[in-house]
Amino acid sequence: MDKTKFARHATSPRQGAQAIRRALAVLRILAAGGEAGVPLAEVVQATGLTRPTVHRIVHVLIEEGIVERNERSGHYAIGNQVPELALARPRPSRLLIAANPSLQRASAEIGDTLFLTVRTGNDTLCVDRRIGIYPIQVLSIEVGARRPLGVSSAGVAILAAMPAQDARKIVAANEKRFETYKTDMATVLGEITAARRLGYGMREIGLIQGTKSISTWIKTPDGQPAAAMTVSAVRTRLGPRREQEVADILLREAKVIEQAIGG
Amino acid sequence: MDKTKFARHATSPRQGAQAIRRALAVLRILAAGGEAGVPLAEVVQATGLTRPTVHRIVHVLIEEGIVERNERSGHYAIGNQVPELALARPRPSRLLIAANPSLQRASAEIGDTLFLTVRTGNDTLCVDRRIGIYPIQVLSIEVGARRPLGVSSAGVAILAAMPAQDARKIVAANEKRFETYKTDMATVLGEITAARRLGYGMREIGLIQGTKSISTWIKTPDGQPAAAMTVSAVRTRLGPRREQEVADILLREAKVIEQAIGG
DNA sequence: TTGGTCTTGTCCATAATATGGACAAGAACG
DNA sequence: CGTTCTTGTCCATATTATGGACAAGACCAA
Repeated sequence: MDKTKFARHATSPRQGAQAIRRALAVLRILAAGGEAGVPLAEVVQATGLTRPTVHRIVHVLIEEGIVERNERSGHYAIGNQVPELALARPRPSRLLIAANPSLQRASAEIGDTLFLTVRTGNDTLCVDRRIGIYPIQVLSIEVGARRPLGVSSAGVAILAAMPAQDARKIVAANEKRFETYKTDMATVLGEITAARRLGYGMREIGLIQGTKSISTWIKTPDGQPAAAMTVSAVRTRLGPRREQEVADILLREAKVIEQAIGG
Repeated sequence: MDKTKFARHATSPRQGAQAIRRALAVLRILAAGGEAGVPLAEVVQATGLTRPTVHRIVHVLIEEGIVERNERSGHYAIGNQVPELALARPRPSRLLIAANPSLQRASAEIGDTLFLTVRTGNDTLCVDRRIGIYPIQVLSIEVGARRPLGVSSAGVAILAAMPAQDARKIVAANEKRFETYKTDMATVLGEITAARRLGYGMREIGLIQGTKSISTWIKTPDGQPAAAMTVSAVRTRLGPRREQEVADILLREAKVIEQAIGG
């Protein structure tokens, strides 16, 4: 069904573990649901698996403590044991350390909310957030927020920074999930093209009504985009003139971060 | 093979997901290996699975980014994507918040290193650590350290606080893993009995030569032990007299924490 | 060199497992 | 009290994961 997935070093896509891969696909969808969780039907729709299969997977994961069920809503969410497993890893990533001074500087200069977002698989994941000094702040996105690549301005920026073909593959893989976020492939592809032309990602309508976002991409030494830096503000605060100013600051700091992780 | 596992509300242990359960068993063993990771052979021995099976599981998980391989040692460890999934959960647990003042107080009073350890499945997991003011501190155990229940004094304390039958089941389930930690079922069961008699867990020989540990258990409102509070110090600093003093402080604070999570 | 003893990695016939179509049951709505 | 949502369950079946046997590489000693 999906002939995508070509691992880096020509590693043949190993078989004999369909169930495990499916369980992980389910987990990633649940992760995108955050604390609130995701109804079963949405997991079914997003993964393309059948309902009995998703049901079985989810309930086994519950028994194992990997997934929890919100008794009020019936939605499923990432469980207790996932952070417990995560403790086996050392705390802050290279990127987070490298980006820290830039976020500090840009936040002070701009005054609006700043986000650092990484790519993980076909998703974006918000890994850091700085609240600015301006009294109206867009706080819609929490650290840990996860969305399909393409639905946020950060996602569009990251896609714009990769080879067109790769970007198209990811967008296609996410197609089933776009519905939930009220967008579609054509719109996303259009935004990616626009971002390439501009040199940064931009959204007149953010995920929240009346907000606007600007994102620059951050590439690893090998040219792959690994992250994006985003400013979100109420739209009136980001007119054409200020948009350019903000974008310039973001572009400057993105370069600094690229140096820090490259050298 | 294992007829254990009876879920709380008489939920029948669901079937149709052997592979997923096995993958999780593997993951938990890898988590116990921490940053350094675990050689394949040890995963095989600890899980009781066959080598081809473990090999296949581990490599699929690598392709999925859930597991990483240390190229120097060839050992396998928990990968990048696990903390990423964990971000979908809100940060600090109830227990961590409730225990904070007690850890603060006990640490100031005692002066040696304090650990807060929870039970997760058949493992103990260190979730907090306070370094005391005394110049010689036992820092062997990091936050995130994971061990089979029974090999640390915290584990013994937690087992001592549960119904004897449950404790025996867990110890039996961990039997295969004790070898790695140079202990065995008989020893562990003996220590549990001793801890029950004393009212707290104690180890003349900690996981590091020349250290001694004292642990009290913390029970949830329903009587299940959920955590342990441990003091570790060089043995000479914990003679019989001071042992009693330290144990009394720990027992007192354990009660306080039980109140905080109970009320 | 050869032989021994460790590892990890791979193959593939086969048994066992996960699959999903069809059905059930409950909730919300008008 | 039908309609349309949702989630949950059953079980015959074919797809999938399994593991015995074998391979290959690393290291050590004689």
